[in-house]
Amino acid sequence: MSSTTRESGSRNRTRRAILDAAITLLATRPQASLAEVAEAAEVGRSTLHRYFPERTELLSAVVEDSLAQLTVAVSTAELHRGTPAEALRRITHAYFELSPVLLVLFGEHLIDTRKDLIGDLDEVDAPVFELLERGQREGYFDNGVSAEWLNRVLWSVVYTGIAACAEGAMTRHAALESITRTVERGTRAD
Amino acid sequence: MSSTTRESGSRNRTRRAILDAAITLLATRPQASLAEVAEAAEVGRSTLHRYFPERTELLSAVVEDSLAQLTVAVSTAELHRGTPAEALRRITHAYFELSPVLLVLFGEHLIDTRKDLIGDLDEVDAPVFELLERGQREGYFDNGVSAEWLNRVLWSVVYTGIAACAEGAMTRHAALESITRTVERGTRAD
DNA sequence: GCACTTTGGGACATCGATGTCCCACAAAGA
DNA sequence: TCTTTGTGGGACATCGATGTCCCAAAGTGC
Repeated sequence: MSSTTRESGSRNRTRRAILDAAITLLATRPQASLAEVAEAAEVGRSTLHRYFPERTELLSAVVEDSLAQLTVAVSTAELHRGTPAEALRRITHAYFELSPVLLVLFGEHLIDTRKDLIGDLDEVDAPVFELLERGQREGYFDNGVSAEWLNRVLWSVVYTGIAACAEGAMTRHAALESITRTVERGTRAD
Repeated sequence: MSSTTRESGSRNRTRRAILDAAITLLATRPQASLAEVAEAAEVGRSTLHRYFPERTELLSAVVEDSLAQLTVAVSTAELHRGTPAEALRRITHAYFELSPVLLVLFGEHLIDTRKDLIGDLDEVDAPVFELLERGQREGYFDNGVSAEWLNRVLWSVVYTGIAACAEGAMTRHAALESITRTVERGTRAD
């Protein structure tokens, strides 16, 4: 956040290129070597090491960047606006649009590589959690399960659709349709 | 299957011990070294190599064993009996009881290590697929999405509950309750 | 007790990934 | 143009995991 403008444009671009390549590549091949990441980012292996001296640092940066993207998505969805059902639809869509991020974070439990950041994930989706609780109070969402469970199911169903797309089993359009429908039906009150 | 009785009792026991330890250990630490697996199985590393000369062979055996356990569970659930809703509840429960197997198969995409066995997974849950289709035809399950999608959602929700237990966020009892309720509501027709 | 099987552990070679260092070259800015 | 900054690639050391081999010891069945 703070250092976004402290480095030269060149360094920022290279760093972003590495991060983007890492997210995309690790989403499908989590055990990819640093050499592969460098190649995907069209950067020398030396350069990669220059930006991220150790593998763990790259992984951490990927996680932090992913969480940042999620934070933006959640805040952009303005979950306080409209009915809970509408807001839920918005955040579902927003999550879906972040496919690579979800794949890299949960597909291979990359988040687990930085135990200290798991708490941050809770912060990231805190507004979603509040939305779910609000919806339960107002009678929109199922009160027979906890809001935390609804939140888990949301992540889970969105991820399932994204994964189905990734393996070519569904079109993105069909996936989004199914996700939306299932989330809606699975979470709503009677 | 065929060789179950072809080896000495001792060899069978050792093999099972290794397989069980591998499933349990890999469920939580998929990148565990063979030395760790051997230790968990209370077996020398040499012995491990004697049964599974290469890591890939151990992984394959784990996948095959997991699929076999799933096959038994599916057939035991007798999905043709009773209403689709009842049958769905039975298989949901059966999947849940196979927590370690689900964790090792899907938690770390171990199934992906043997592309040729992904097809086998389809065979394993073919009866479940048929159940979902039957339920759709008979008006029990949502017709607005494909049976394949319902199947994916089933796996996904069950896995979510299992994972929540594994990280200590829920008791097994609470997880099963939530899973059952969410699967029921997410898949049923209006 | 004896022969056969199974096991544990050490020694060793190998391999791929990682991380460090260095130097020449290209790009960008003053 | 000259200087600073950023880059690419090679050479190298290291490390952990893997896989092989061997032998002594423990276990098992007769």
